[in-house]
Amino acid sequence: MARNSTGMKYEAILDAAVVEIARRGYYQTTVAMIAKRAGVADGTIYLYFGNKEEILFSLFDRAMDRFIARGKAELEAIGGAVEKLGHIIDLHLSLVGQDRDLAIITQVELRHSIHFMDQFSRTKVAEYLAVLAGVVAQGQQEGAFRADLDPSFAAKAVFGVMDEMATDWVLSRRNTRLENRAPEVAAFLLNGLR
Amino acid sequence: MARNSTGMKYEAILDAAVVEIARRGYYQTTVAMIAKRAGVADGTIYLYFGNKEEILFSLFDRAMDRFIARGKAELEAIGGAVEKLGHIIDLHLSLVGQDRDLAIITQVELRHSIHFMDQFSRTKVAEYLAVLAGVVAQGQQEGAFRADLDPSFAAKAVFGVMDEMATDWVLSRRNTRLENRAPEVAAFLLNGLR
DNA sequence: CTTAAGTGAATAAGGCTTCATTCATTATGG
DNA sequence: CCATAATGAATGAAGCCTTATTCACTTAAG
Repeated sequence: MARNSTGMKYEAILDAAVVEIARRGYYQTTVAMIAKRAGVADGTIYLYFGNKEEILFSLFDRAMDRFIARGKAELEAIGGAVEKLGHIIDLHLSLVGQDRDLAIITQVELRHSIHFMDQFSRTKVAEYLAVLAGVVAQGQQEGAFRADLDPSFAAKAVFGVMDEMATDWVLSRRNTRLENRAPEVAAFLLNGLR
Repeated sequence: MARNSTGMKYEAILDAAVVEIARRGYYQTTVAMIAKRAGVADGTIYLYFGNKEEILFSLFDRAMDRFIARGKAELEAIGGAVEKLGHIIDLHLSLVGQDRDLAIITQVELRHSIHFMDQFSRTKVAEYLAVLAGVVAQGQQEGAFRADLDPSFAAKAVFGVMDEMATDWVLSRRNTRLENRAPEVAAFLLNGLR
C-alpha cells in the first residue's frame, strides 16, 4: 500500500477511541486499549495527542464539525420556520441514530465532568441552541409560532426533548431507529400536550 | 458530646461526598478528600461503605428517596391531570434547584457511565417516567390532553424539557431560581410552540 | 474488662507518560 | 547509480505517581 497519508493514524486512533470509550467508559478505558485497537503502539498516541483527555476533546470536535457542516448546508435551502424545525429534528435524530457508539459518547460519556461541559461541549451546544432560537424567532415573525415565548427558552425546551429521546434510545437496547421518532417529536413540540 | 447516634457519620460522609464530587467530579475526588471534609479517617469510610462507588450509589439513593417521598405525598392530594402536571414541574424544578451541589451530581456526575446509568439511575428514572406517563393517560381520559399521543413518549418529552432546564441552570452560574421557570415550562408543555 | 468504633500509615495495583532505540524512507555526494 | 548519511515516525518497556483499600493499633463506651 502507498505511504500512509497524514492523519491516517490520527483518524484510526479516534475511531478506536470511540469504540473503546463507548464500551467501557472514559475512565475505564486505558490508553493501551485504544492503542491496541488502533493498531499502533502506546507511545504513538502521544505523537498525535498531548494526553488522554485530548483524545476525548478531539473526538467531540470531529463529531460536531461533521454535524454542523451537514446541518448548515441543508438548512439554508429551507424557507419556513416550521419546515426548518422539522428538518432540524430529522437531522438531529438521524445523525445521533447513525452511530450507536458515538451516541453513547455524546449522550453519556461527554457529560461526565462539569469542567469538560463548561469548556467544550456546552459552548458547542450553545451555538446549536442559538440556531434553534433563531428558527423560533423567525417562526414568531412569520406568525407561525406564539409570540409570548422566549426564543431562548423555547430553544432549550426543543433541545431537551430531542436530547431525551436520544438518551432513551441509547440506553434501551432495542433495535428501533431513532429517526422514526422525528414526526412524533415535531408534533409534540408544535402542539404540546393538548 | 454523647456517643454519635447511628448514622451520624454515615450522613456526614454522604454530605461531604456531595460537596467534593460536585466540585471536582467523581474521578478527581479521592476517598481521602471525602474523609477529610467529613472529619473522619480514611479507614472510617470503609466501615460505612463497601467501596468508593457505593458512596455514589448511596448518595443517589438518598436523594431519590427524599424526592419520591415528598412527591408521592403531595401528589395524592391533587385531582386533575393538568394540575398534577403543574405540581410535578414545580416539585422537580424546586427540588433540583434547592441544592446546587446535589444538582451538579444529578445533572452531570451521575451520567458519566452507561454502566451506572443502567444499573441505578435509569431504573429510578424509569419509575419517575412511569408516574409521568400515568398523569398523561389520566389527562387523556379526562379529555384534557390529546388522545393521539403515546403516554410513554409524552412522559419522556416532559422529562426532557425539565431536565434540560435543570442542566442549563446548573451550568450557568447566574443566581436565578430554577423554580421560576416552572410556569413557562408548564405553558410550553401544554401548548407547544404555536 | 470487653467489645465495638475509629484511626491513618502502609500497601499494592494500575495506568499515564516518557524516552532510548529501531527502521523504513528520503536526501546527498561522488 | 550506488553508498552513505540524515530523518523522524513508530515502538514498547519501564518509571513514577496516584489512590483505593487494608489492618495492626488506639480510643472510649458500657
